[in-house]
Amino acid sequence: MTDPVTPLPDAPMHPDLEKPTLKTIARLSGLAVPTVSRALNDAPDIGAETKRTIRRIAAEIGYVPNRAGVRLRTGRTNVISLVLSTEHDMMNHTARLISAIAGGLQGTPYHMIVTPFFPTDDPMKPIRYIVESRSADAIIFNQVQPEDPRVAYLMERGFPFATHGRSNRADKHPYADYDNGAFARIAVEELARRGRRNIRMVAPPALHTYGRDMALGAQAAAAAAGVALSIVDGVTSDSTNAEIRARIGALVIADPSIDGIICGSTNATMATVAGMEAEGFDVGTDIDIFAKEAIPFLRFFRDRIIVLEEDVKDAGEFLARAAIQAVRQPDLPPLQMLEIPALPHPTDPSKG
Amino acid sequence: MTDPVTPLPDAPMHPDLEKPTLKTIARLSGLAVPTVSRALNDAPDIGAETKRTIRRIAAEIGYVPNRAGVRLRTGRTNVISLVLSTEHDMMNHTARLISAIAGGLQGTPYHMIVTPFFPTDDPMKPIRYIVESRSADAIIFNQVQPEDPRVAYLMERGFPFATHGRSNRADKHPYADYDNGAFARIAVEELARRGRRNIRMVAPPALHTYGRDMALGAQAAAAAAGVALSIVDGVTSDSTNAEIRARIGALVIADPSIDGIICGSTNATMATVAGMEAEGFDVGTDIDIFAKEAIPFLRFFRDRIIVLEEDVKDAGEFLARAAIQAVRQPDLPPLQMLEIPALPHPTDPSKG
DNA sequence: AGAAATTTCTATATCGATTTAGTTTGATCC
DNA sequence: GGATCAAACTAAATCGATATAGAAATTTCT
Repeated sequence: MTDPVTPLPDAPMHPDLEKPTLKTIARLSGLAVPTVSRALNDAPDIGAETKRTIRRIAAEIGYVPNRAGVRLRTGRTNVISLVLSTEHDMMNHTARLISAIAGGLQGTPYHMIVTPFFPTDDPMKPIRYIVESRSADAIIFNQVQPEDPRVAYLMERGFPFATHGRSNRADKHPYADYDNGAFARIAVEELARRGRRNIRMVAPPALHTYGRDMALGAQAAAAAAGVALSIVDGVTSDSTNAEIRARIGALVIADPSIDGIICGSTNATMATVAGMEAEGFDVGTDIDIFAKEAIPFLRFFRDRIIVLEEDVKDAGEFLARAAIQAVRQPDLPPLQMLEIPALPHPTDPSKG
Repeated sequence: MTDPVTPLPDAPMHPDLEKPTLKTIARLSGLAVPTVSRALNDAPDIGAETKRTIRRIAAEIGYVPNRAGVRLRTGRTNVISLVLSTEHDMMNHTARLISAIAGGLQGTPYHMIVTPFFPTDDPMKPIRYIVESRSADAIIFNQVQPEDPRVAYLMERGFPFATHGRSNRADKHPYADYDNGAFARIAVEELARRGRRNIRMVAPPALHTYGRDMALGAQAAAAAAGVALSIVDGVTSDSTNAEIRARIGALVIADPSIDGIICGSTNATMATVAGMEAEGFDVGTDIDIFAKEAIPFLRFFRDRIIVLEEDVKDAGEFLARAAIQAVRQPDLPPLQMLEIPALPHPTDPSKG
């Protein structure tokens, strides 16, 4: 009868200052709160028309479920915990992995909580904490060992997880990995193809699966190609320039006929090149360096290093999906991804 | 088909496996749930003896408050959101910053959620999302600009935050920063002291505060020292080796008397050195390079680069504390930290 | 002693969502 | 026509913690 010229206390046109909840939608639609909840969750006992109405209202007022409410009631946290070892080549993988997993989580209700642990810490501690306090729905972790206690622990409890790198039980759990064995094989074969006969590999610790894979792959390929190969203790990022030179110097003195070196990381490569050059070797002429890295960096360093890039971004995004599937469809076979390295130009010797 | 002789996955080893809640403690102590809550929160209206009893029980059974319960009731999330730009030298700072902030959060009830955003994204988006959905108690972000809209937005709303780098309003908000102006001044002075007279600076974009500070500091110091200085557009991590050489080549052709270069990052330094060496310059002899980096890396590269290290670890730990104080004691003056760079050996020209 | 104040604890409501157990309505069936 | 059944909804309980108001026990005051 009268035009409501005066603004209503709850004018639904402008979104309230308060965050909308199921109650808000219930009030606006005249339906009960559980009905709204069930409609939004697509329960079978809610009418199609009702669902449409409720969803329209929810979208209009920008309803987003309160995480604490969901978590308290259901136990679902909508959190994926990323437990990262900062040991070894921290800079090579970590930042990109974090960024990629976060990217893979975009558009999902999952948030990513990062829990780094330090070499001195017990790797089990953060895992146990998350499982016992149920502070995440799934865990992603890296630096996997063949007999990894974290894998055993989580599988035993049926707690969803995904790993960057494989364990001995990798056939039964989600993972993303780079085929380090293939990398090593390609490296040896390429060096052999270039006429190199006396190869060293600066390998990551064999404690970890990727270090072991790399060593095994290189040894097998060297035997097949009939070239000499031996594995050198890795140079860590804590080594000083002088130490590295000494290390490389000793290597050269022990056997001056070295003509190829395989390096598993940016760090190791730079240290090795610096050392070899200090010994008077010209990289690309007297010796070939075959390297792997996760972030394109070595191209700033020397043109004539042979570099394969590991696509950590791809792995991270995959791990996000794999972890979510482990949470939501635990009965499906685990998602697994193996990046197979390949030389970009199989038979084209690039010229400097 | 197969007989079900396989034993069950696992039987509960510990009978009291349920996670303890306030109710558990209430039952064990014979007190009411709110009493237990108030005792654990050290409320003034609970007797000393009662508090002692309750705390003992809580410790014995390993009680940890349910985050969802706390969050739902109080609105406190116990989450610090780290919103990181992945623009520019991702690898230099980011991983270490994440790790350091997480370290600073150890022993606190705070978890760290990482939300990277990409150069193409609107920097305001993640900030708005967090504030509107109240999904964190505080935000830490980096890549600060002088007139940063995020700073304005958060200050306007009184939302707790801390920044890595300063804005124009830095006197009023928590931050940790490195004195890039001082770095540039020291660089110019040291190069001048070594007899360099024609200096270039490969600077980060002046859009960001740190880029601006660096440029201003260098210009002032150059004027004071009476040396020539000009600023070169930064080389990004997307530049190819060839591009960089071309860039540096053009620089040398434009003025072959260049004898000093200041670089703000590992990347820029490596690219610059590679370019200069390709032009036939010997670093440390024909030209001096003065660099800054967050992760000791350049020492693997060349001995004779002059390097100052930025302590991102310190900054990260500080930011954690600063953010927590902004949440808990918003009326205290904001915690602020400025790392002042200094040359390790003021008047000792190191020998190669 | 009786009232007032203090100390210490309890009952109840609440945050927001979901689950369980109904209830209503209308259609179906014999 | 009455019973049965399905569809579509609602009421109430619940997750775990905390805020508020109030009650019981004790002490202090006049």
